[in-house]
Amino acid sequence: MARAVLTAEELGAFRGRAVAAATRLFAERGYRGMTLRSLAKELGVSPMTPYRYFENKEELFAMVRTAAFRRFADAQRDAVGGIEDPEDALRVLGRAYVSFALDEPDAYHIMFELLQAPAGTYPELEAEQARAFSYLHAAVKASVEAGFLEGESLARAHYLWAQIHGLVSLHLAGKLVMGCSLDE
Amino acid sequence: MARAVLTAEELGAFRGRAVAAATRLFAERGYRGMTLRSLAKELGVSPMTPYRYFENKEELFAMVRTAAFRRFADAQRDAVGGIEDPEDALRVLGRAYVSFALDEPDAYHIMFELLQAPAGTYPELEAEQARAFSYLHAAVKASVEAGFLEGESLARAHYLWAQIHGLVSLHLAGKLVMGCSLDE
DNA sequence: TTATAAAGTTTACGTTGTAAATAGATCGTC
DNA sequence: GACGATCTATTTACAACGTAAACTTTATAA
Repeated sequence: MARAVLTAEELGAFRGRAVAAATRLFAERGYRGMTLRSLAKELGVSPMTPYRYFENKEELFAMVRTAAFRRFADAQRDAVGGIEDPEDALRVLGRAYVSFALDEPDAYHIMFELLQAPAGTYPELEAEQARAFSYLHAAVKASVEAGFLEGESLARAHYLWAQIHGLVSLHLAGKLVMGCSLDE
Repeated sequence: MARAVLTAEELGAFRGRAVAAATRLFAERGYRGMTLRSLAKELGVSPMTPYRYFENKEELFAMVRTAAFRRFADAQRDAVGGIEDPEDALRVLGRAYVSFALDEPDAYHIMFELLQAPAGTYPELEAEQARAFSYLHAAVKASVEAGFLEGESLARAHYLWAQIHGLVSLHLAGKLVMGCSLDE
């Protein structure tokens, strides 16, 4: 018996390149407009090669979104790290949210593309989505407990999230006057 | 010279049936999953017949969304008609929003499917979208002028919209405790 | 009745996602 | 080094889609 190669690094390297390219292509062209053939051409490989690294187009898309949520969640975590004051935490998270959306508009766009696969299909994606939201939720919870915000914390956090998302969407669509994106 | 038939009624009737069926199919299967062949089968006509009534799939989708936004906008208009008190107006609009989402979940779902065609492609769709938002905007504006709300009215209205949308989405996804969807 | 043009169907084509067949490379063993 | 096994990658193949084009049917104006 014998075997051939494909180190974890090579596998990760190809997947990384593919996810990066696919992020842009998905954002530019939408799910339908992004074809695996075009991705393969972009990567300089044959049309079927991506299928060795991704089960199918849907899994590739899930991985692209997972990576986007992971970077976003990391940014939230890093922003809020070591801050105790709940009010400060909220402000900082909002700023980090906006910064991420402006720095990585493709990733941000893809995070909110909703071609929902049945729940449970991509647990890692769902985990990163949950984590992305968790830092804001924690800060809201702390604010409520400190008496700085009122109401049920989960709902409040969702309101805030929706509010920021609405703001950022309008901003990215160019339909918002500049300069008012950084307050609450 | 001679000509054949297709009264405005027949045309409208077919389009109406097609849009109604397509609304469900788009909501159930998403844009990709909804095929014109399946729609034709559903309507009991040959696969190419819909092409006589719709330029292509994208236009059909635009018409489906236009119809959904129109019904929604009508519901908002009817709900707020004849109410002067800004606070009442806001409450009533919120309730109408939620009712529509619960009564027509397919239509509501499709309203927020975002496969954006370049702006200006479907002016009627954009007009109904604008009208759908306009009643809330007007009520917020009145509330601000009456001193009942503060801030810039367009932005406030967007916040409110995003907030309600977030609530309703969570509710439709079954992730919200029942009974708290009717307050502000 | 008959010519005409629209309505509707059938056929055909290019593109997609992806399965299957094939070729090529790399390794353990002799 | 030669061999064969096994993994990687390409090529080929196919079904389903959107839709263009050819064709058939139908209903009226003349």
